[in-house]
Amino acid sequence: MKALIAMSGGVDSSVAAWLMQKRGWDCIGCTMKLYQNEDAGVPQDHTCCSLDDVEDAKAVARRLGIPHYTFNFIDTFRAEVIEPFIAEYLAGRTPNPCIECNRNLKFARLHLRARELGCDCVVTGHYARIEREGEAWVLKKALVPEKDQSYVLYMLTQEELARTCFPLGGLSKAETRRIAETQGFVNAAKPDSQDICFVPDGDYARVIEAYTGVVPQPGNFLDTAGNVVGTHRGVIYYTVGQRRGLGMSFGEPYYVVSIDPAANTVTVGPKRALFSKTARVERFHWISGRAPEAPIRCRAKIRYRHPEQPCLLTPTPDGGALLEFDEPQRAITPGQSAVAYDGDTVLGGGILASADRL
RNA sequence: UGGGAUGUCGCCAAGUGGUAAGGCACCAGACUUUGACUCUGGCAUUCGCAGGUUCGAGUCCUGCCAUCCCAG
Repeated sequence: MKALIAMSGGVDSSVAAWLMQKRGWDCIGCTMKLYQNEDAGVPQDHTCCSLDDVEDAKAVARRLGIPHYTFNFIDTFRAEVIEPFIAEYLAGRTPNPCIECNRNLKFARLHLRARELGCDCVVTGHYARIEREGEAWVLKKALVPEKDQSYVLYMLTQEELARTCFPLGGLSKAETRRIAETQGFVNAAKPDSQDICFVPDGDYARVIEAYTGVVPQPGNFLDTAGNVVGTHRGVIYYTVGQRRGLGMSFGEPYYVVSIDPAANTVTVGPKRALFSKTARVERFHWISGRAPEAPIRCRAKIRYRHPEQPCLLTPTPDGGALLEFDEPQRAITPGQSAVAYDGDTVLGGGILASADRL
């Protein structure tokens, strides 16, 4: 059996490769070149595809004695991740580019390559598990909850799940690092990646400006009553729930409550103005492959790093879903992903479209 | 021009003779495979200005300046 290992150059995917090899798989390593890191003028280590990272991946592959290929996905990444990312921000929403990258590149695209190379499965260093239940494949949380990454995998299809392996699903980060050390991998002590990979310094707004050539237009800050209370720097600089950077003082912390790109306004308010109980979700992908007939009681999270909350999930005819939480949730943000769980099992997820304020 | 009130960090604001609270904002760090949130730390040798009283003044006195309100 042959496996295509997606190697970012980090510890996780390196150890994933080693584990697959240990299990007797014939492995091929690959690293996706997604963008010209140096173009941004901020060459940095520790992002998912700087030149150094490709070198790290190659070094590990060499050590394992497996071939390593670099796939040029720059054009695809631009069209399917960066451009939608920018469009979302311009539309006043807050995208999660990792989701689209997983959906379009890391899995869809890589599975095509895997097939071309005669591989039976695609392997990544995600902390999540795939299991067979009857005729269906199910996606489950990692065994160690602290590192669970099932949230960013909710878009996987049955076909993809059937041909994907997550060897780290049962490990803790500490165990992964220990293996990397024992194996003498160059990246054993490399910091976890963070920030958006194509925005290494965290200044995503500048990247948007650079890509579009359009300078953000300042506009009005509004309070929840509609009064003008200040001037914002441009809609792309803000996200719902954001506190820092407003530059205004109201005696209590104020947050971005909503963004209206058409009017070029940003509404701010106190914490209590951020809560909502229901939200609409678009493009809801069900792991099982099809939406249930009736509403389901389950738990859902509305952002990557957030404890899941009990709710009622109702599929809608347009391919979306309605989320009704038992308790009001803070800052449900359009553009972010909502993911539903039944215990350890991922039911599916989609993109948050709007929330009803209390 | 009379009468009243107020002037403490970017904003709000404690303090009424004993040696500058707090909140917001801001900055730094932590956390984090998205954006956020959150957490921790930092942030007025100085209280509109100038004198005076006092062992000691943001706190009392005098003058000046500024702002606000009421009169006209």
